[in-house]
Amino acid sequence: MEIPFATIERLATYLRCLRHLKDEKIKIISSADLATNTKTSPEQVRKDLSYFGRFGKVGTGYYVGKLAKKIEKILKKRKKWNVCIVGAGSLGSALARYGGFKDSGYNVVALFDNNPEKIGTKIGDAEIYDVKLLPEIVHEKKIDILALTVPKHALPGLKELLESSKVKGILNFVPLSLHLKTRRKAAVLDVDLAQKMYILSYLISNKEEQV
Amino acid sequence: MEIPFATIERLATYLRCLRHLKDEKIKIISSADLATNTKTSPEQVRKDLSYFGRFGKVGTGYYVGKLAKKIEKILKKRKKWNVCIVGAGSLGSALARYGGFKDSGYNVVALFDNNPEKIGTKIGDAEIYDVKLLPEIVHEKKIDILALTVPKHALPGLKELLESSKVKGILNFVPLSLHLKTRRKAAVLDVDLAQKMYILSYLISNKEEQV
DNA sequence: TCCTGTGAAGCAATTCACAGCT
DNA sequence: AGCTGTGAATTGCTTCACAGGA
Repeated sequence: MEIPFATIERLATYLRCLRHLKDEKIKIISSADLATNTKTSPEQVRKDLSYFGRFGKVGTGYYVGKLAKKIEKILKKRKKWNVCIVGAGSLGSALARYGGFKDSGYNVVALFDNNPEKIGTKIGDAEIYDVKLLPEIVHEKKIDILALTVPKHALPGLKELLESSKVKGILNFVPLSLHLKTRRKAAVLDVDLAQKMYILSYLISNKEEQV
Repeated sequence: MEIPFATIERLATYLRCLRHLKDEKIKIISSADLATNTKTSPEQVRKDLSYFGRFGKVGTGYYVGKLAKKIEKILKKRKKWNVCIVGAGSLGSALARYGGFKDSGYNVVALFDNNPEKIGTKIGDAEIYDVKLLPEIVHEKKIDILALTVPKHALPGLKELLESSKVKGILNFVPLSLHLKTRRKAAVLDVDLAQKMYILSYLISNKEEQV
């Protein structure tokens, strides 16, 4: 069966919510309550989950801890993933320090930059390496995911290094679409912060609902 | 006519691409080329634009500069928007320094924090204020959009201040859904960085296409 | 011929509505 | 009675296919 991409996005949101409920010591939740907390509908919650199994208890709801574990398993087969950040500017450093990654099992194990003053220093536990070493350190440290936070103008000079680095996924913060011609294509997710601003101002001007 | 939300998201992406083409001195682009650069289809590009008018020249394509201006007008009625950032931690500071906002006409005019050591200092041109002053400075500086970058645990204590601040839009980086009960509801866009990681690892594990 | 703009068709996602379990 | 799980109905988005202008 073909699973809608929107379902995957929502699963991640459900998981975030379940984590929070767990912290609050809430043990059971209904699809209705999970829906209000994640800005969707109860049917949507049930349908999304039904693609992967039957996790609920009829007449009761879902056990928070159990469901969280199930969704976690669906989204990330392995427990731990290694992440690196290319571009140790302010955004890259902020991501390296961002606690939300580690909490979710994504460990930032290295940063890369071309500035000699930064190379060799550390952010948290992660060292900043010369970006020229990218392919070998990706290999050495078994890095799965790469977050790209270099300035726009630095991207063309980086393409080759990126293409020869065997990461499996790229989280691209550079406001340009990234087209790599690697054989085993990496999954690329673009995150454009200015785009969000445009969307917000459109929503504001058209007095729309929350999204 | 009801315009799909996905269309709005894509328009912002087209705009980003057009800006880039303009920098490269490219004057004309076809829907096919715009599509490859933004990971969509030519029909989709044309359909998206057709919701708002007829901007192309049959047999030729679109004038890059002209189209960029049109899309800009669609997404943001006004030229300049004032933005503030609540939470001057590493992510908040990185956003304040992020050039992409200013380039797009979104000016960060203030930050807010509760740390007395930060209050009074500046990041770029923007001063860091005591978060207690949020409602009045929002009013005073005519702030439209608020980016929320406080740590998770600080959110509950902030709800009241947020509710009494008359911003029109909120870009929420806190990994919790934000529910405000203000009369004139602000538009809220959630940005969850860890969610992106989950999505990436799902895509990787299922060897899917770029998204 | 080349490329846009757009109704119509096709497809995918969401919502409805209810059967069935506890 | 309450709530899940799910086929069926519906809505809405995308793709098709082509008319028409340069």
